[in-house]
Amino acid sequence: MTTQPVDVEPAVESARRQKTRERLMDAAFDVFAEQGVHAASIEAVTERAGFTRGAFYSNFASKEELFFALAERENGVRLDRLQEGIDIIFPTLATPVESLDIEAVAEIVDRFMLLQPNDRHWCIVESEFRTLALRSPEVAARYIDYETRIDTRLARLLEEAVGTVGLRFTIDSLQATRIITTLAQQATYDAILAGPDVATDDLARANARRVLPAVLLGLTEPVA
Amino acid sequence: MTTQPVDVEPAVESARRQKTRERLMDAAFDVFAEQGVHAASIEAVTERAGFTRGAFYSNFASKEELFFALAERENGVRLDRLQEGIDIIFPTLATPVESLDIEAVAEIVDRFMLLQPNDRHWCIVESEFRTLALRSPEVAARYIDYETRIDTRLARLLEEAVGTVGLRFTIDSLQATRIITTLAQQATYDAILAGPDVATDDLARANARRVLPAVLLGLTEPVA
DNA sequence: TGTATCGAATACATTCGTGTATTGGATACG
DNA sequence: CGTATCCAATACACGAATGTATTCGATACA
Repeated sequence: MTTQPVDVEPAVESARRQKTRERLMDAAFDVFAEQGVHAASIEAVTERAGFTRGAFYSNFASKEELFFALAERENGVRLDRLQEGIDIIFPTLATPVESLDIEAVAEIVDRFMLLQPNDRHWCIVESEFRTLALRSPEVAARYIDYETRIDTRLARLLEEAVGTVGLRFTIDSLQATRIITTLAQQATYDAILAGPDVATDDLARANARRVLPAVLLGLTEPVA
Repeated sequence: MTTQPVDVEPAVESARRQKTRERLMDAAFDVFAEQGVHAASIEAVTERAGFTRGAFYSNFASKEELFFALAERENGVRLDRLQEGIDIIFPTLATPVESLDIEAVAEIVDRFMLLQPNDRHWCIVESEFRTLALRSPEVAARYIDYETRIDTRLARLLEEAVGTVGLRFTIDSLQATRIITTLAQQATYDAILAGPDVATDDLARANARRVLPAVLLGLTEPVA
């Protein structure tokens, strides 16, 4: 028996391959957002990316796999952004606020909304992601995983942020965070639903600023 | 010139026709929930209803029309249920609560969750409805319309409900209502996402009971 | 420069859904 | 009864998307 040359796949994918995958994900991001994951044909995605279907089939096993790769990537981007956020939010907040009024809280909210510019496309894709998750336990597992990673990190940030203005949560901070993110998301939805003519990001922030401070105040108390 | 027999369509559709439409909507409800509006073929819907595609094409112009007819119907059902809710919620609540603590508020929350048993199917279809609305201004218009009708009525109910336990909202009651419904919906999503093995409705209520009272209290104050 | 390999393009067969045009059977009505 | 009407069933033609099997070209490497 001779030593058999094992078909080991290269530890690191060729640069070319990786680039193609990225371009396909970029295209998929747009097309999925515009047409929906199911409605989007593989051809539409590859065409948008400047390829033919051949490129897709030699890089992904299925549309599902492409979708999850995309979700994974985008979630990573947002996790990273959150990490950077630490450096952005706190230096300025640290200047202690005088009165613990609603304005101080509104300021926090505003920072966080700026930190997560929930670009239209991601918001739509994520919304579909959740809908798909409601239908399929497998999808749900991934959805929950992503959401948990984000919210866990965000919870630490938020806890610290309210602390710097002299407040603390009256309920579990992860709970509180999930309430906040849910409402922030809703604010973004409302902005998108308002139509394509409005400045979505600005409106989303305005919506959030109108709703969230009251809630945040309701969920916190002055630290003794 | 003789009087021409005008081809006027019967003011009231034939009973047979109406029945077929209802059965198609019933089937569509299930199939849309299970597979998604786009993934669901017309054939799948008609087959589930015990028809062939001929029945569909002689009753609806498109899948979209069927979807909107379904949404209209289901929204009506839920509006009616809300109306009845008045008689269900208040008689018992009216017995004034002694202490304005979180328990009294939790009781209100529980009543409202029972009032809107957001059955799994409707919850999923509504979630997809919203996702579709994010993509299309036409769909958005309908979505907002439905949502507004529900929330407006609900706001009146809620305002009265918190009043009966000696509270009043510190922000606009419609605003507050939308916060509550958003979080209640989230509680239901979480329950569905938990998997098919759990009692969705019970878990949804438990989730809501854990989250909503704190928020509701945060948005109200004792009436002077 | 020649050759091997990798990855995208292409060609093809097949499946699936759609919509229309027509038929057939039931019900209402004279 | 017989006939007209209505509505769902059926048959058919078409287009769209899929996945595979193969080819072609570029890059890497001897």
